[in-house]
Amino acid sequence: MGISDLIASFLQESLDEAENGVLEVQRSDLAQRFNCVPSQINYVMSTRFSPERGYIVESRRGGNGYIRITRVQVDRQTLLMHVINSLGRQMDLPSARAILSNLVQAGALEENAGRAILAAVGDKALAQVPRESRDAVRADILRQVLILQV
Amino acid sequence: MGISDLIASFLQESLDEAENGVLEVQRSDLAQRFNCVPSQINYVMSTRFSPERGYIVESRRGGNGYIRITRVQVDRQTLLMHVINSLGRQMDLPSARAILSNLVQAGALEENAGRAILAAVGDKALAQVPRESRDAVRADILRQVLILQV
DNA sequence: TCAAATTGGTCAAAGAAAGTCAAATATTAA
DNA sequence: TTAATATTTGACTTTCTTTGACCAATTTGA
Repeated sequence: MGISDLIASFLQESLDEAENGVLEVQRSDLAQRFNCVPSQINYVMSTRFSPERGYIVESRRGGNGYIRITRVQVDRQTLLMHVINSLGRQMDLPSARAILSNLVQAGALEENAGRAILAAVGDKALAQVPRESRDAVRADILRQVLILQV
Repeated sequence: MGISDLIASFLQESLDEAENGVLEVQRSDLAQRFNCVPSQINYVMSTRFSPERGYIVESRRGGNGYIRITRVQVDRQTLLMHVINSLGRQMDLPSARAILSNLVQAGALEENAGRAILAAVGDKALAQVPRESRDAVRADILRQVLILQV
């Protein structure tokens, strides 16, 4: 495990023990504890505690500054509807991959299901669909499948 | 035996000894051990550890990157492979429904996954695919999804 | 008030894996 | 033998992580 992973799992555990799913840390403290540069903490925040992954990160600078991590519990249905409504009429494969991966991350979709859906909208599956309409068909499939998951 | 075969059997054995049928390796390590170029590892993965053969391969790049090989359950696999092999090049919706329902019945597919797949090959999802090719596309999607479920 | 001290933020470069693709070889089947 | 298929190799690409120089916001205290 790299340092970023170590820091992330340390924070995860701290969050588990925290009161309301809220954790406050100090950037320089953390950096010292893990013997890394402070900016690495920012890296961990943006890659491991992003809103897509179900966290809100707030902070304040200056004396008694802090970084506050809040775990949000968006319910599955809300999240799914949010995603469905945000789907356009076209969807390229990388975007589909990102969306599905986010849903799995957020626990709104089982990993198996996520993989299956990805296969369903993959290039092999849509090989016979003309390129011009492939992105549109992909969007349709994704929408129908997600609607059913709600 | 060529190098690819050597690497493959080494990984097979390591998998046998591994905890949950999950093995993590580093591409460059492996390449060094077998004195080959790193990209050969990718070749081995795609030819010997494909989903069709009952493996799922995940990976991560960058520092502390890895390649993770997961072996999937065998009897379930047998059933699925059986079904996959029996799939023709065309598939109408009722047939798809029947096949999926059977797989769910047999416990080879979670109910959720079954429903999702059915939605993916349904008429709404494929509305933009010309009628003439719809059954063929349906067969492709079904095949790809089921292969991944193995 | 306002400058110094105390925090955290940004960004880009360097480093560390893994991925892709196509050319060159080797092997197999007809 | 020859054509098809499978393997090997390496140059180039993409992604993820680590590090550090410089920037911005708050608080403190003279």
